[in-house]
Amino acid sequence: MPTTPRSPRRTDALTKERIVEAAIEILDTEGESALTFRALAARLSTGSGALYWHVANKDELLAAAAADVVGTALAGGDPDASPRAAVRALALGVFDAIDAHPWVGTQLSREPWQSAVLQIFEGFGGRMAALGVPEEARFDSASALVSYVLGLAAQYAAAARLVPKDADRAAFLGDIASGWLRLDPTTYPFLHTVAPLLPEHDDRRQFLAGVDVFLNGIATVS
Amino acid sequence: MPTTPRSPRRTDALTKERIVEAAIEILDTEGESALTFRALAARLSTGSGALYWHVANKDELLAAAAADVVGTALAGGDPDASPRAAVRALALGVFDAIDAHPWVGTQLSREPWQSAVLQIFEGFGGRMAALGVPEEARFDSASALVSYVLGLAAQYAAAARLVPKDADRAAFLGDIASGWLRLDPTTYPFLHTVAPLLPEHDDRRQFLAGVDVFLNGIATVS
DNA sequence: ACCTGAACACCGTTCAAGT
DNA sequence: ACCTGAACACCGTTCAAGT
Repeated sequence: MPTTPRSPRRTDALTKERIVEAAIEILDTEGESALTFRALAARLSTGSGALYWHVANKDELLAAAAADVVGTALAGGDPDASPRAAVRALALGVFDAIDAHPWVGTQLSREPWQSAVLQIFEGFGGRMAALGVPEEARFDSASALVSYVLGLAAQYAAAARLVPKDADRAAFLGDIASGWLRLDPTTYPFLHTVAPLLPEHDDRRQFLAGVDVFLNGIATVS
Repeated sequence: MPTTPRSPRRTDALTKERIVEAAIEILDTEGESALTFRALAARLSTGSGALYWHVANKDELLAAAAADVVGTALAGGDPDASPRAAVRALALGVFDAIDAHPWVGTQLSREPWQSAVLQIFEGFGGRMAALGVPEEARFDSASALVSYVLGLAAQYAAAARLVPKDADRAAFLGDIASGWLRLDPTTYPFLHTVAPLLPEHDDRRQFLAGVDVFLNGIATVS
C-alpha cells in the first residue's frame, strides 16, 4: 500500500489514541499490574486526571487496548482460504496476539460485550455458513468457539502472569506436574497419567487441537 | 444419611473453614466487590490481620472458596451413567454452580492450577478413556473441554456482574442486541443476523449445545 | 476545551503489641 | 499460638482551580 500520511502524531496533544498506545506499551513491557493511571500519566507527562477527559475509566481503557491488539491481529486473512482454514487462521491470530500480549487474555474474559470479543465472535460466526452449519445452529456454534478461545486465553494469560518472564518454562511446569503427582492417585488418576506430559506440551499445538475438535464437532451438525 | 454430628462449629475459634464459609456468604449475597478483608473481619468479629494467620492472602482465600463450591457441585454423579451422560452431567454441575455463585466463574479463569480447576480437569479427563478417545489425545481433549467450560464460566460471571440482580434480563440483552444492530452491517453481518436471538436465548441450553459439539468432535478422533 | 494535581475513599498486607 | 488494629503503601476516581 502507498505511504499515506499517518495521523499527525503531535507530541503535545493528548488523545485517546495516544493514551491507549501508551497503555499498551506499559502492559507489554511491565505487565498488567504496572498499568495505573499514575504511571500512565507520568509516561505521558501529564496529570492523572487529564486522562479522564479522554477515557471514561480503566475498564474502557483496557477494552480499547484489547480491541486495538485484536483488531490488528484479525486484519488481513486469506480470502481464498477454505472456511476451515479461515477459522483456524482466525483462532491462531487470536492465540498469537495473546502470546505476544498476555494481558489481552485476561481482558477478553472480563467483559463479554467489549469490542474485541465482538470482533472475534463476528470472525467465527461469519464462517459458520460456509462451514455448512445450518442457520439455527450458527449462534450456538460460534458462541461455543468463542468461549473455548476465551477460556484458553484466560488460562494462558494467568500462566504467563505466574511464570516469570525469564524463568525456565519447562522447570516451572515440572513443578506443577510434581504437584499433581503428589495428589491422591485414587481421586486424581487422570492427572497422574498426564502429569509427565505437562512440562513438554506445546500450548499452541494443543490450542489448535482443541479448535479441530470443535470443527469436527460442528461438522457433525451440518 | 444419619445425622452425624457436624464439625463442632464453635463460635469463638477462628479456622480457615469458618473464614472460607463467611467469604462465600459475602460473595453470594453482596457480590465479588464486597469481599474485602475488612468486611470479612467485621463479619467474623475479629481484626483483619487475624485472617492472615489462617489464610496466606486473598488469592488463596478465593481459590479455597471456589474449590469448596466446585467440590460439592461435582460430588455424587451417577456411576451407571454412560460416559457421554457423565460428561454432560459434570459440565452441567459446573454450570449450575456458577449460575448459583457467579463469582466462581471469575475465579476459575484466574488461576489454571487451583484446586477447583484440577477437580474439573480430572472429572473430564477421567471420562476420556470411556469415551473411546485414544490415549495420546486425552490430554488435548480434556484440556479443550476445560477451556470451553472455563471460558463460558468467565463470560457468564461477567454478565452476571453487569446485569443488576433484579434487572430484567431480556431487557438488558435487548439493549446489547440493539448495540449490535447499530454496528456497521458490512463489517458485522453475523452479529446483525444473530442479534434478534440474543434476548431470548437460554444460556444453559447454549452451554450444553457447546458441550455436545465438543463431544461430537471428540467422537471423530476415537 | 483541556489540563493539573491534591484530595477522597478506598484497597491488601504487615507488624508491633497484646493475650 | 493466636488475635488486634493501627499503619504502610498503594489504588481508581473526582474536582476545584488553572490555562
